[in-house]
Amino acid sequence: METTVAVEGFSAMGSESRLAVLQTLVKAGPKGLPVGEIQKRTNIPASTLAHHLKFLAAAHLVEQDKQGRSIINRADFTHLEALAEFILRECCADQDTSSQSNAPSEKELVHD
Amino acid sequence: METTVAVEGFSAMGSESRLAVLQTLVKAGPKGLPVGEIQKRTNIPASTLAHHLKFLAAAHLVEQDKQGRSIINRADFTHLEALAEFILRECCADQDTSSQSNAPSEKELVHD
DNA sequence: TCCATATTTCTAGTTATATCGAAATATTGA
DNA sequence: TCAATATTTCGATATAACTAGAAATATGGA
Repeated sequence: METTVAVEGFSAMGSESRLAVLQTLVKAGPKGLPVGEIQKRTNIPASTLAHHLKFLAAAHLVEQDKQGRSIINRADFTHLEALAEFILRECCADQDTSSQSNAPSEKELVHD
Repeated sequence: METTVAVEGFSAMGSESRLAVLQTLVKAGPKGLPVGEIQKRTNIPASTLAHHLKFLAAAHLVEQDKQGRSIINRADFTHLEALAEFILRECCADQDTSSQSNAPSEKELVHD
C-alpha cells in the first residue's frame, strides 16, 4: 500500500463523526446500510453525513452503490484490513541502521 | 479502547508528514531515535517536526524522554497494535439488527 | 562561566476541515 | 404526470491544522 493511500485512510478515520459512521458500517457487516439508516443510527444531519460518506468513499474505506432510490454503503473490509496491517508492517526494519549522528561505535554497543 | 482515543490516534496518522515520522520510528524499533536523527531522515524543519512529535505523543503513538540533551522518541508499539485491532474489532456485530427502516420481514429473509 | 548543540515555543500566514440549512436532483409508485 | 422519498450539491461560516522562521530554553563540555 502506498503511503498516500494510507494517509487518506487514516485521515478519514480521524474524525469523531466519520469514525462513528465507519464503525456503524463495520458493525453492519457486508450487507451494508442505506444512508437513511446510517443517519438514524448516528444522528448526523443528512448533508453532513453525505459529505462524510463521500470522504470515506474517496479514501476507499466505504463503497457505495445505488439500489433503487437508496444508496447502499458498505465498509471495504479488504482495504480496512490492509490499513490495519500497514501500521506495523515495517516494524524494526531499520533497527540496526546506525546512521544516527551520535551512534555509538560498535565496541560500545555491548550494553544494549 | 475508547473511540475518542482511537480518533486521536488515526487523526495523528492522517498527515503525510506525521505518518512519515511515525513510520521512521516504527522502522527504527524499540530503541527509538533522537529528534535530530528523525529530522535528518525525514527532512522536516525542526519546528515543524517538534510540533508533529508533540501531536504524536499526545495521541500516545510516540513516547518521548529526555536523555542528556537529546530527546529520544519511540513508537508506542502496544498502542499501535491496539489501534490496528480497533479498526475491525466489532465487525458484523449488528449483522442481523433489523431496525433497518426497510428491513424485510423474517419470512422474506430466506434468500440471504 | 561560556559556547555549541538539541529541541521547543512563539508567531503568523495560508490552507483545509467541519458543520448544516436550503435548494436541487433522482427515483419510484400512484 | 405528480407527489413522496432518498440523497446530494450549494453556499456560507466557523474552527482547526500545517508550515516554518526566529527567538527562547536547556544541557553538557571546555
